[in-house]
Amino acid sequence: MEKVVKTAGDLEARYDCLRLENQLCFPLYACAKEVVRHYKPFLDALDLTYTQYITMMVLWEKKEMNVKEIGKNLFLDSGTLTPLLKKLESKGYIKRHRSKEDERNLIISITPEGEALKDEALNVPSEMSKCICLGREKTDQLYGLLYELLEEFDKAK
Amino acid sequence: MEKVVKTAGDLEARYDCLRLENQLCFPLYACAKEVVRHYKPFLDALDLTYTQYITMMVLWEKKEMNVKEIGKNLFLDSGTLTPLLKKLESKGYIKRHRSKEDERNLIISITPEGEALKDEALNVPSEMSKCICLGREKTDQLYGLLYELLEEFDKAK
DNA sequence: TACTATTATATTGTATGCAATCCTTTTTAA
DNA sequence: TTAAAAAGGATTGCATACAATATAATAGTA
Repeated sequence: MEKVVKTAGDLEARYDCLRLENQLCFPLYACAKEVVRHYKPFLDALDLTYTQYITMMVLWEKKEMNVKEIGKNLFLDSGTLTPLLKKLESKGYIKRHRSKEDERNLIISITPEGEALKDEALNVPSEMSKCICLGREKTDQLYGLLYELLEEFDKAK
Repeated sequence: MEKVVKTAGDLEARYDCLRLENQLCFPLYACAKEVVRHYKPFLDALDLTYTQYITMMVLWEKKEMNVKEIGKNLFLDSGTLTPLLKKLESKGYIKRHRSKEDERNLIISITPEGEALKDEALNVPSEMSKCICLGREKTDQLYGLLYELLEEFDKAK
């Protein structure tokens, strides 16, 4: 015979999937915020925000890029990057100028001041790794899983 | 004899720690944003943003909380929560009123409309898990590592 | 070659996030 | 029992994020 009357437990179970502790997204969201927050004191010393910091990071590797390329690297769009790049320019770390071959492209190039900042930033990663005391193995594991997830998202596009 | 003159390779190596691909934080930051972005279509149907959604989530579990408690659960402060809670109130999902025992506390309580929303939200987690196709085992692993990291941060406080 | 589609960036509007500060109420302590 | 400290929220200021739209330049095409 079928059970028709649901107990309180049955009703609760239906909603288990909506419990905060059963979400994968939430610890991801919370961790990301916490890590960025922990960067702040070190980045304050460089007069950079976290987003500005990772933008400088891609420019330290490749001295000239257009906005689109930077956006692809950082998963950011022009709505975020345009004002941010103007700010970095006002700080003297980058230059913005239109490409002569294709006027649509805004070329972002790093200045000597921007290059110099790289040396001041050298201690940031080591300071941060002191905050993320997860151990080498787990850190690597986490890193791998996150990039797998990112690739899944890329594939779905 | 000591090597004094540094090769280009040596110089590069010093800066390896500043490469975007060598950061743990970056995939964390990017994943979190991507996941939240994938929630959008499902949450749009409920007229909720992601932050509003997780706020409703804690209120679905515990019908009455003050702002401080909600903030502790979500890693958010009053600067974020105050306007967000006013918006949820204007949508009719919650009520805001001061505690009579301690006027400092603002009690947030869920309304019948807020409760009803829970049923409409039931399909969101399953739809989202279709997007996060990482496999059960890796998902669990990722979940575990993220909470470990969150606890590290909590300890450091 | 005009006309259309596409591409790259900029702008606008809405919603966070968080540090710093302020205001009120409550608690603590001298 | 008051003055000082602490606690809970609200406000302000700054910096993202991102969707949607606008604009200008280039590419593609009938």
